[in-house]
Amino acid sequence: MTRKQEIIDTAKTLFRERGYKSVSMRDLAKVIDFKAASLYNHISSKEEILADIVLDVARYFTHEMNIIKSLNVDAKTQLEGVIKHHVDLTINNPEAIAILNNDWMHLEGKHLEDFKMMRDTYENDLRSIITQGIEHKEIAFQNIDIILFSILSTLRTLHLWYRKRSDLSENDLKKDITDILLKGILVKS
Amino acid sequence: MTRKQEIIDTAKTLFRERGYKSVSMRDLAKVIDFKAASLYNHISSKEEILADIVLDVARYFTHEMNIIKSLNVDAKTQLEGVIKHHVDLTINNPEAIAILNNDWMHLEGKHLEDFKMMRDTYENDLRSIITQGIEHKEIAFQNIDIILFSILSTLRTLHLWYRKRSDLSENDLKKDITDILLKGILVKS
DNA sequence: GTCTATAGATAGATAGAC
DNA sequence: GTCTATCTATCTATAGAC
Repeated sequence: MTRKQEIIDTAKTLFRERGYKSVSMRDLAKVIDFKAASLYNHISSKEEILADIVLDVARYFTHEMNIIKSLNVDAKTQLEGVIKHHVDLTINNPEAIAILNNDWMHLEGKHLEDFKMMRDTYENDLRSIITQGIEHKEIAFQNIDIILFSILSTLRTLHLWYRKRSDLSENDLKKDITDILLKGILVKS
Repeated sequence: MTRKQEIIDTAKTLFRERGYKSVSMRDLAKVIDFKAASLYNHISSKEEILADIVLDVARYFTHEMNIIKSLNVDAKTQLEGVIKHHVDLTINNPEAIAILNNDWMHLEGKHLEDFKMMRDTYENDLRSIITQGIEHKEIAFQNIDIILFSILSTLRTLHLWYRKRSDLSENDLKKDITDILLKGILVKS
């Protein structure tokens, strides 16, 4: 592992716990037994660390969505794919998702632009999947934006909950989240 | 409106947009055409402003939950009540919900303790409602914590989405959110 | 590549004049 | 109750010795 990677990994933990703005370069250096000034031999600014973390995961989501779009399968299967890659990432990189959710607005310049572009594209792709599901009568509920919002809000905050329940297996988690998002909770009447 | 209330209302807007840690007392003072020092004639610290905002809304949630618990109605009706007061608050005080979600960890001392206590009590009360619904066969899905998490994550982040869609009437919003959380989205098979 | 020292900006908060 | 002035602490980042 490179020094830069070590810095970024440490930052992931601290940023998640206390928020980007509350973590100083001195805090970060102390954890890896450095002086703050030395960090600058490996990274160019604090914001660069944030951008590395956030844009990396944003690019992963974009990549996964492009694969799903290329599959030519029905809406339900596509939604299952979206849920699957969110759960994967929640398990493997929960810090990055938390930081993306809470601190993306502290990105600057082109980093901020790139992030917003990827986020909006992702949301539009997911909206298209839902629209297609309604057209093909796979989805009964009619308000597209409420479906989109409900799915995304659950998937984006899954990391908060998984922390307390990391005993659950990856497959059980995928199954339960998929069921609840697609089928609801009530006994069918 | 008192001066203190004016300060808090201004803080609500700024804290929501940029996060508690990114807003300085000078930023806050500038908006209401004050000098930063003058703010301290009305509030004792920056953290007190945060606590006023966050604990106020936490107390509201606690109060509403206590009313629901006292009603002696079935689980479905109780869940509808929970959704209703979340939607009400999202429409009437979205800034406070956003700040509670993002910046509660910057509360200090007793403020932090009180917040955590109210949050945990609320979650436990909601878990009891869900458990009761499963016992009485109103709820089919079996994983209590996933139901709890899914409902709360959607309700807690509703403010993000309502911003873009504030054209929707309060009643339509309550109906759609209730439907999607309780009934799911797929065509019944 | 890590250090000490420090520049330069900005933070929360207080003292005291008016 | 609002101001100017300022204290003390802390921030990101750089300069230059080793």
